[in-house]
Amino acid sequence: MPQLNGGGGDDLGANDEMISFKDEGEQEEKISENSAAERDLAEVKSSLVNESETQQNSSSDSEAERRPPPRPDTFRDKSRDSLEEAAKRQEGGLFKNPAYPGYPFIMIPDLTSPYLPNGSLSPTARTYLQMKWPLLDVQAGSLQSRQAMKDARSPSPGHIVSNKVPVVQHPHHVHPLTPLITYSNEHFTPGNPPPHLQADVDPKTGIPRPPHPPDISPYYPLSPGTVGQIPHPLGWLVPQQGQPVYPITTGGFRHPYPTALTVNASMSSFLSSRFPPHMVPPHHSLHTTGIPHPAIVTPQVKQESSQSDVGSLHSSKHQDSKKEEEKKKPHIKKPLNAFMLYMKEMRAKVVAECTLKESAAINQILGRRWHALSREEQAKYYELARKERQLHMQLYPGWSARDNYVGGYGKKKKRKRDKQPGESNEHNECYLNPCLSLPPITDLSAPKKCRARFGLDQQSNWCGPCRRKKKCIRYIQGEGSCVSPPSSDGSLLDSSPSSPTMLDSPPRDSKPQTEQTQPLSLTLKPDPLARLCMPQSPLTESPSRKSSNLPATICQNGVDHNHQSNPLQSVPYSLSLAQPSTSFLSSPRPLSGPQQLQPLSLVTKSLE
DNA sequence: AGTCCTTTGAAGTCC
DNA sequence: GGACTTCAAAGGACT
Repeated sequence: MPQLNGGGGDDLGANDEMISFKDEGEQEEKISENSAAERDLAEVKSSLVNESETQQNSSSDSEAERRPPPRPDTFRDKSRDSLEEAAKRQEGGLFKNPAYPGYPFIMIPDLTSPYLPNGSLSPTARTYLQMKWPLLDVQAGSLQSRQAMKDARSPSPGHIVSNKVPVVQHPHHVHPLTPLITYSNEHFTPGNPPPHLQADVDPKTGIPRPPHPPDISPYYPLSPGTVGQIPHPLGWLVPQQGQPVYPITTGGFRHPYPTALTVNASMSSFLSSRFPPHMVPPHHSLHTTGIPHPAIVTPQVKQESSQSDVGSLHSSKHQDSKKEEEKKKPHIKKPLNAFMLYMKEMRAKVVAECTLKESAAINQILGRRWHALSREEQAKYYELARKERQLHMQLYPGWSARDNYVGGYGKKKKRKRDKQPGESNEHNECYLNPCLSLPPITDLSAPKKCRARFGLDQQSNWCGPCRRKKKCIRYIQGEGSCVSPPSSDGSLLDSSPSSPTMLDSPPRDSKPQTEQTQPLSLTLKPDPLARLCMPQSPLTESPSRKSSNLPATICQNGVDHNHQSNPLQSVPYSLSLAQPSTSFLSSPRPLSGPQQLQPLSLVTKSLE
């Protein structure tokens, strides 16, 4: 797969990502300090690239059986540790991978990968094999032949090599905006049984799910319009929350895969699973079985998949038919970036740990956790994202992100982020109200706080991220996260980069997260997001959405800008707010007074 | 029903 | 090349 082999062109943002790593958190001044760490990360990423290249280039059994060079123990162990919790959750799951559990990405089940041999998978390789999807025995002629080839080529795990494929997602499970593939394994968590297990009723629609007709093929033999109607035979296994799955099958290929792609049989299956033929450029010779891809959402699938074919066939009006065609025009979604991949994986965990459901709040937590991730772990997601983009590019050479610009560039269709720092009242709120010393989290989305604060002529005062058009790390200082056990992904779930050290030099050093930060401030500062973890979060009790912005009612310094009426103070969970210095968190470190007060200073400074 | 919120990153356009 | 915009996921909240 020459075009995938980066050789030189395989960077696809890798450099930028590295830069982003470096720059976020004002790393410019600390480049020398962190040079070693940078090298570490570079090595990690390099190894990741090498892995992918090796996977792409390896097609022989010998290579397939070749063990990858041992990865740094820190990386491996950390990865294992980081997902230990997920592993526990996955106990009893369909695919147990004790070494690297809980990693749900399905991107690159490279059957020719040297990592596939049992027991020798690197964390990264395992990453791509953690497809804890329900499997389904599939009998397919072409599939068998291809399967035989794959079997001969690689001693891949059974769930990959065998002719078992994840079942088709029942349409009722498909959230309109949900891709047809899930990166999250949370929904398969045994301990989190889907509601329809007990009652075969769609939790959202309340519509009873029809039992699976035994004579219907579980994967996509039908027309695209009917694909979504296929009731999968393992409906009880279908992930909830609209996390659909769809078959990974190699049987659907009408033609042999292009040379570049046949190198990687698993990628073939992956591509076939992700990209339906009507979406795939002809030269890719993908089959036409209509296997949906998470990146593809047809209007019919989004809404009602039942009327696609019949409706168009019986449409007598050309205009209508044209419109329908336009509607049918599948929507190729953007490939997920690293953070999105991370969110997909971790969202469910955060939801479970924080008893939160509001995505905005969860995303805030995830954003913090993302920053708290170690370089290695972030690199892992960057690599996944890079591969995602590669696949996307290969499958849709002509696709452009512009295609998804609904209103066209400059024409805002949905978002209205154009509030300039000066024209919105966010700063006024922040500065005038002592309890808002920590700006509303909405402000976090407002870029360039330093810009607003210092102006263009004082860029030297800007924080690094602001200089790079990133989030203002000064502005978000003091932001907290939910109170919860340390994250299994290596980041503290409630770890907060609010620590000065953390913010100014986010987890860019190679130390494990637990060593990096454990900032005392985390346990001391009132974490605005801590509210999110409250079982009865007042998040939504605000009359308006604006006021529901998490930190709006939380004072940065926690000492006491809390609203007197802040319900958190009376809520047992309000550890970080009501009893900032003692009861909270199981931080092994003793909390000392001075340390307690430290973190707040920066905020004051930023507000200054 | 449609949009917003909220996060980060990628990619596009505009100047 | 900087500045800016949109979209990707998610689901509750809001209009």
